[in-house]
Amino acid sequence: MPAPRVRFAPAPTGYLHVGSARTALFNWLFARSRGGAMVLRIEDTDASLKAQEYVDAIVEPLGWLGIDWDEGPHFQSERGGLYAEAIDRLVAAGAAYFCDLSGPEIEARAAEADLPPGYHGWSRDRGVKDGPGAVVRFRAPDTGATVVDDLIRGRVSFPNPALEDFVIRRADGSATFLLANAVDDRHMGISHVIRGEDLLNATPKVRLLWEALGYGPPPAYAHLPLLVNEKRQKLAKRRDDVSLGHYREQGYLPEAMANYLALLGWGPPDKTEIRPMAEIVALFDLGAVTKSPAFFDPRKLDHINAAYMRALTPDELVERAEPFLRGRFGPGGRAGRYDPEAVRALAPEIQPRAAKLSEVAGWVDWVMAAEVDYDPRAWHKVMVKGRAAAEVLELVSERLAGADFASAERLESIVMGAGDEIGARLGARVLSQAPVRVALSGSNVGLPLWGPMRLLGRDETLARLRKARARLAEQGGGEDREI
RNA sequence: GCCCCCAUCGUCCAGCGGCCUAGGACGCCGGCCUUUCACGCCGGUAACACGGGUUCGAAUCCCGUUGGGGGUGCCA
Repeated sequence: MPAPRVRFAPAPTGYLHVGSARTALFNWLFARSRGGAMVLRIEDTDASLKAQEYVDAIVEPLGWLGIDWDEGPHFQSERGGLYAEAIDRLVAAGAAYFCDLSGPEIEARAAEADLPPGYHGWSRDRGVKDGPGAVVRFRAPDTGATVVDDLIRGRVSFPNPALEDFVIRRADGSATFLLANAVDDRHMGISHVIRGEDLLNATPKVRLLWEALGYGPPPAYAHLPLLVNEKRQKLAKRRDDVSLGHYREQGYLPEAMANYLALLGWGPPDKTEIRPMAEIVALFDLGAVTKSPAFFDPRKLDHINAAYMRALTPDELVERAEPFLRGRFGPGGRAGRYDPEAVRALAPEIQPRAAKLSEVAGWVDWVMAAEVDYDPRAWHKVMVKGRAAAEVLELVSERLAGADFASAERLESIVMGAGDEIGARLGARVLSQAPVRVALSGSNVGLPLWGPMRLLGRDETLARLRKARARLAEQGGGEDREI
């Protein structure tokens, strides 16, 4: 079996659709797993698709995902000559003909003939000459069927009479997708066409063109199941979050996204879902791809992303999260200073808690902030309603004054010890960690305190403790505290 | 309307005639761990759409029904 040649052929739409990304990935997986080549082709036959400005919107996200290609991008907008030549041949052979009927005229004729809406071969024998406004239509067979042996779906048969005489050249002289597809796949030596199921119905038309052009054995086809939303409809720009770039902005890791995408419509035989792409390449099998549509489930994506987040080294976390952290401080942001060292030092504590890069800031920003931003609910729950908060803050402040801040263990034992001590005196359990946490971070949930305290240092820690104590005293807390 | 595709837990995958009292993962629920929140660990919940065949035997094969989806453009 010769090495396959596949192609990813998106239309430039200004962004990369997750469904397209999945298609690109499966093409890539197939090519890479079989030592084949992948070509990138931009399907911009429609003049309204301004390829040039939109190419980056496809190329860049593909690179982000880790998908590379061996050839291209080729642009259909630059291959008009090839298409024109093919169209001429078809017309000369009588396989295609000119038509000058407008949309309304076509519908009027359909209504008049009491036929379903659409074109019904009216210009076949009208002897229309080429000229301004004339399109070229392919003369579809009136009998028989076109059979496609799909690698995923098996044999699919399309009755030819159901096919209209579709347009292969527009009035402006440009070729349509169907024609360009056949010509390009042939000229680019494509062996396997792997694309979305929404194109399954287009396949017989391309195949008919292929035969009419005398192209010989056609490529193999594999139609991937569609990606759908929770309502089981094809993912669409209007109603769904379909831009790959948007997921990137939300802080998903490209390797997690690629891993998840690979799981939509396919699963590794050994059931290990989260794994390096190299292993997925080795295990990938086009014939094992599922037939039914797959729901793009953001929750599972989150799970996978979280797993990849946890697997990052501290340096990697710092590097990846940087774009999400820088700019959070200073002008327009919180008072404070972005400190990559703090992120690096706390990485092991941040990683199991941040499911996405965008969540990293929420766990560490207080360490870098100049001012504590108290969460009112946390303050009330811990400082006002909590047991012995004031006493804890006082004793902890006292003990910390002479403590060794280089040792996180020491800081922990001081805070915990203070709680135990007060608890013993009161004859009730005192959770000293909570008030200290609120005093330092403003929140009652967060990273283990000891590492951050070390980073804050004695002065800053004591200053925050002091501020919280003053605030507590100021509020005259006491009456509704449950001692 | 016509053409095409699909049909296993809520979701994603396993299953390709007997190993299935249907397996894994996400989610959800419960527990353990834990002086926060997570992570981790343990356990639980939950499905072969329906009806006919074929067969000693069907989630697996065939037919039909129903349901869902896609296409039906001078978009791709």
